[in-house]
Amino acid sequence: MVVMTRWLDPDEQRTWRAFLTASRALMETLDRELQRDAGMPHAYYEILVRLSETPERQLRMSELAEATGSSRSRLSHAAAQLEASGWIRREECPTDRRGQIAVLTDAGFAALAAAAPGHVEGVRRHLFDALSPAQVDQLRRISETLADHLTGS
Amino acid sequence: MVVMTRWLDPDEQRTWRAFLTASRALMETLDRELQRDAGMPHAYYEILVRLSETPERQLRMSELAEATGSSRSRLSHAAAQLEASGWIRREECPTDRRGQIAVLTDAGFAALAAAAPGHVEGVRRHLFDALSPAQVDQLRRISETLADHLTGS
DNA sequence: GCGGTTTGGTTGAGCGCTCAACCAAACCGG
DNA sequence: CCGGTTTGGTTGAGCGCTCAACCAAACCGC
Repeated sequence: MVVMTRWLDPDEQRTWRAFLTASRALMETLDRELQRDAGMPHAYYEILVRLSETPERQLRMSELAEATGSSRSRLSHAAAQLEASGWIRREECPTDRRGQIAVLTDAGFAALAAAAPGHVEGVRRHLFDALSPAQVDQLRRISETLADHLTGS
Repeated sequence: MVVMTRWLDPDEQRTWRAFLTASRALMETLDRELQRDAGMPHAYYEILVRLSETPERQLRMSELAEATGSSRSRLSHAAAQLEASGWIRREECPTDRRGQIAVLTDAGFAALAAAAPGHVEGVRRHLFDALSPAQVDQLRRISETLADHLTGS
């Protein structure tokens, strides 16, 4: 027998729509701020952040894709742009001749340093300032659960 | 004096990254499913949903933009596509000669009816099934708070 | 080691979105 | 009324992303 659709009840509808509205508005706001103030989309900012957090400020393309939750293709296109901007450079990997290593340049680090305070302030204003400490904790648990559920299936 | 950046503490960082990962993964998954199974992006699906919920299955372009949390430009482009697909049509507004009214066609309603069960199932599987009832409630409050905070400033 | 598979990464076409510019109709103060 | 502003909507250029196809190097079983 064909399984009936488990439709959303009114409460679930409300939850789902509120989540859609909020997350979209949040991401669009932050993306716009970053684009305006630092000339880069949020996805590129994240790439620079991840690179800056490693000891050598470099990462294999595939690890970088994993870390930023991006497809290899997306990262490849992004890396081409970031390289054209002079913010990263790509080097050959000595241990795997297929591999490429993305390296954060000094200019890239400087761009990140310039962008970070404004962006962090935005995250604080638009997200953390609006929520109680308890809600922040709830949001962390919910997000971690969802992330596990989505990436682990 | 220049105000120092209020950096994120480790807990906040963890929350922010988990939220980023989860919301991105969720939206990408649902978008991909909808594209694969119904041949439309999630944004278009939402437009059809909003139209289908009005008594006459029609809405002014500006109201539709508002309802879907979209810019007028985005909606205009989307409407052009949806009209080309035969899922909506645009009519002149009798009371405001600047206005356009987006009308859901029968074909559009049928496309929506075909897409809805699979999509709702996806929302349930990827979101609600992963969370406890209490978490769903928390997520609703958090999202509503954030949405208010973002659109009310 | 040799052939098939898997992994790492790139490429290009196509598409949806943003941003800014634009136009026409409606509104509004003097 | 009449000129300036606001509102409703469209347009086109540019860009980031997806998807599928692709290539080369590495891995693996026999």
